Amino acid sequence: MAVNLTQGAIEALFEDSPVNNPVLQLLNMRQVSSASGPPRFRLMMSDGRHSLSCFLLATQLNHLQEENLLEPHCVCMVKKTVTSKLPDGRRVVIVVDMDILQSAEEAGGKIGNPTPYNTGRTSPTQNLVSASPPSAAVPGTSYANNSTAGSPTRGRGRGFVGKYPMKVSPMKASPMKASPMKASPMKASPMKASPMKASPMKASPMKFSTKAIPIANLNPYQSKWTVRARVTNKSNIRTWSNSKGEGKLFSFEIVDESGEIKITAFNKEVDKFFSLVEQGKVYYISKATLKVANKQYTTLKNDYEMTLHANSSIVPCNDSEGIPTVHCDFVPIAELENRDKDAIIDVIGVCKSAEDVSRITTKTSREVSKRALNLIDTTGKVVTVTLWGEEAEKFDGSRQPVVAIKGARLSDFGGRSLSALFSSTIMVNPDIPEAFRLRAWYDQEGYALHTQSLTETRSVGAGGTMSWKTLSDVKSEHMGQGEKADYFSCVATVLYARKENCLYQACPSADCNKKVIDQHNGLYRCEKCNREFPNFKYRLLLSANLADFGDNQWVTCFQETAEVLLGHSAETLGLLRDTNEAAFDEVFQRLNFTTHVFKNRVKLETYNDESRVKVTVMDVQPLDHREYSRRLLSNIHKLAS
DNA sequence: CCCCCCCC
Repeated sequence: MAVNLTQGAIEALFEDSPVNNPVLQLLNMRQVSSASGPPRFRLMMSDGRHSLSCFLLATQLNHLQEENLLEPHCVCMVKKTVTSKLPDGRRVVIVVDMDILQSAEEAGGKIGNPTPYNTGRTSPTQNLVSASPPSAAVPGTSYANNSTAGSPTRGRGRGFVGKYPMKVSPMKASPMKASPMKASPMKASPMKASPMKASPMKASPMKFSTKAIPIANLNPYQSKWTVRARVTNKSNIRTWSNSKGEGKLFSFEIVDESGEIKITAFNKEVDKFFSLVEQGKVYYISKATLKVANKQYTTLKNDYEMTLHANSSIVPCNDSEGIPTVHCDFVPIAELENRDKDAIIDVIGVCKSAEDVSRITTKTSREVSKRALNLIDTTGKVVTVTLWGEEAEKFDGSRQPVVAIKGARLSDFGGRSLSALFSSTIMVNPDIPEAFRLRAWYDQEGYALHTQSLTETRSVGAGGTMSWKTLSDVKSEHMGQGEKADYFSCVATVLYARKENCLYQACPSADCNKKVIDQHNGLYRCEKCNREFPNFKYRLLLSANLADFGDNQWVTCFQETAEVLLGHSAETLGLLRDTNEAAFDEVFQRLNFTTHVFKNRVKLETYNDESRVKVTVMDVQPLDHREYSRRLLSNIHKLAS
């Protein structure tokens, strides 16, 4: 059978111009290195006039490769693509839905005489193929979720597919449609991979010519209705056992243009509908019980929720026209500082590091797995996000994947941190432009950044919140006068730092910083180690006077923070003081009138019946003026409201 | 009819 390639489609796809189901010929395919997960394939496609190699096969189409359908010269209808532009200008066209119209054998060789499409860059064939670093362009892949054929009981269906169904759903290649497949009865159909196969195909959408009503119009007093909606969040199957009985259930959420609602299936309905209902897909749903939603357990904007019963009907719908996809409103990590505690937010970042999974016991004596990830984004800020249960167990952070989380809860632990909820969707290396951008940014520059975490879990702010204070707040709020120390952050200017006695001779043992006694015989004695040494190390103990617009405060900086402020190591400073006093003085002069962000510990200390509040600097960071402005603005807004 | 969102 002769096919015509869609001439001009290469240009259209590359330029992201509209083109309807173009027919292209595959010229070449190669596997590209991917950070983790399943392999990724790059395709060189031709429209007969031009060829271009910056096509990337979405992982849900990897089955085409596995079934050996992607032989060079096969002819494909490209039904859905997502174009992503990288910061350096390179483009990737991700093929998310595609049918094979002719096998390589049927096509019988290269069609036309295509020339490499000039992408306006030096070497089109180099686009993405060999550009260094190749990994920058490929965020790796989403890992399997229970929407895919994999293992329906693992995970909670939190895969990317469900959340960006319009962009990636292979379901658009619905077997219900008059498929080009029919023209060419290929033996190994890509449809094989489609879970639709098992669904009630006979239930034609025509049957539902009665119009679907908006979700927002649903109420318990009306029983004849059908909604047409997209599944956005499907849970695992869960069992329960309590005084009222036991059973199993799963739940999911659906969305249409008018709103959203939660649907729960119990027992028999679990068996009936669990595998049919897939995240991201659109269904006709009718005959379910509506009841008033318990707002305590849901953040969905609907007063009602649904329970499926024996007569409930769920039928796949291959027309998703007008049904919104769920989108993420990613909040830049630096911006989390200005968001309220308990806010539900979407976040995306590179998983710079991750804890090992661990088991903890909750207050109610339940055991649960947890794993904390540190995510960084282009704001250069890091935030810790905790995953729970199975999400924690299966997470693999070893290749620093891009992680996107929809619906995480902001907590004020350690300053600011995030926690995944049961309703959160965790996406690893999703095929979305944000992820590609982040991957490229991180691999090129982000990895080397001196970062600052919004979540301080170490000495600073441990157990408490790190709130912003002015120096006069510290006094007026009697901070540090309770049982435990208080912690605060402030922006302040160094008015003066005492150079006298800022250095002391300390025990040279690695873990001992005790001041040594000069024996004046070339030996230095450490009382703590009960040893004499021929040497010592210099340590810093710096007193500084900090000021802001309203007050000033003497503070103490130990080694690390003093080194940051003075810009030299204790060792260098010791050497300088002993050899070049003018240079030593200048270090202190330079420090004066510099402004920083300080994190401090404040505690009432008593010596000889005399009590005074002692402020110790735990951390010094450069002042980020933009961030400072944001914070000031946010405070002004708070005062104004 | 579930309803767990936890720990430092």
